[in-house]
Amino acid sequence: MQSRTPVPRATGRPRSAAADAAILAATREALVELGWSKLTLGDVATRAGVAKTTLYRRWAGKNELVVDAVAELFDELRMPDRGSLAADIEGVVLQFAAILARPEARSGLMAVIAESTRDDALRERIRESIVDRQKRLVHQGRTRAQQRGELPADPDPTSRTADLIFDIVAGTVVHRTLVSAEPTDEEWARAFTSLLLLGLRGSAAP
Amino acid sequence: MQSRTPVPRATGRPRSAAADAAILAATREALVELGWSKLTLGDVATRAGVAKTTLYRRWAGKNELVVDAVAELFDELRMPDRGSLAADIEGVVLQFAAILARPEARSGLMAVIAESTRDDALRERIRESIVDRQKRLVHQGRTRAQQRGELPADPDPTSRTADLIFDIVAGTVVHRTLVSAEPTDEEWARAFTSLLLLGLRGSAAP
DNA sequence: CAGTTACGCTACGACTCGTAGCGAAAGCAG
DNA sequence: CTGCTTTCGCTACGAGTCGTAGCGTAACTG
Repeated sequence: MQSRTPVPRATGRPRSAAADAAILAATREALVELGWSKLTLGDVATRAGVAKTTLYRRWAGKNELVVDAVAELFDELRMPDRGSLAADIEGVVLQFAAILARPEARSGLMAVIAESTRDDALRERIRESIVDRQKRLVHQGRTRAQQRGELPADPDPTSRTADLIFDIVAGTVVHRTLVSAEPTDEEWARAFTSLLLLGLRGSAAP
Repeated sequence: MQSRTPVPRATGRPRSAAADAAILAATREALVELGWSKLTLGDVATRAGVAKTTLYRRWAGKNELVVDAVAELFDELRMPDRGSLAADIEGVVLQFAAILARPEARSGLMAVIAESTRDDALRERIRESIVDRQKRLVHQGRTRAQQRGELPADPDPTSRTADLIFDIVAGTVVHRTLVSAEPTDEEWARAFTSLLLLGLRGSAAP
């Protein structure tokens, strides 16, 4: 992230780090109250107690700003060792669902993804700031499960399976939460995890 | 769909059906060229050869218009009998991916989903126009597979499993295509279908 | 024919956009 | 402390979009 600062000069007045935090927080606040389409940069600037021009000096536009504001939300994802692969996956699923339950994540994330379909640079930015950063969880869970003997050693060195798992978990939770709009509770997480695990264990011996 | 026509009166000049088609086509065209955020209703009206006021008389706003424009794209989804459950699923996955490869579907669909997070009426409209209409494919595939003996009879009368399958298939394909932005080709469809089927078959006998 | 509704067109105030110019503030090197 | 540099808040601006209103005309019905 923060590829928005072109070159941190050694001289001159430094950029206020507090302003950065205030702007991103104000962006999330505005996303909650107004949603994506009615969010204006002028409004965000006012909420943050910052001049509109300051905002434009740091971000190219609405898209880039919201990506940074939303990316921070996903950094709280953790995968504590719960003893079994099933429990680990369930834990992450529920955490992910909890983040998606927050309105600033819901409208912000989907909106920037929509915009990224016409903007390759934006998509790359989303990938760096959000997607790839969380893919670590998949590797972490698999490594742990292999050490426990729950999963065979990875037969695929290109990690295509890891990408598939990530798409399934993230995609399914997002769809359940945002499109189907039904509760992503523990019962659902168990059913989903169970189905996924059966698929994973079986895929080792075709 | 077309809940936009409040009451079709018997008298007076009828609404031009050709205008409807022209407007929806123009909306998709504008989505391709401009994307969601830069799409203006004035531009759509010009492309369709229609006055801007006519457009506002039929749709409440950008959201509703794009939902209708995008919903038509998904009506072409079919599930011909390919002989096995695996082949049926693969076929639908590839068809779905083909639709999502079209830029008007990509940017339009995600954008209205993003807006729907702050607009319950819009979410309900998306559900009616797009989601529930395509859920038929899941039931169709399961019924066929049960007749072939590939799957046990549905132990769950509330069709929670069907909902889960739908979320997994639609969510995963969307995530793969729009977020991961990697090819949703036959090889990937095979791997995904294989994993899903192993989970489905196993979930009958835990 | 009269009655009713949809249509195209024009015009409007309100709002947002992104940028430019200004003087003041906050650092750093000498 | 004194210049030097960069950021900051503020104001103002033309351009573009929004959604609506008003008007005369077109299309269809009984």
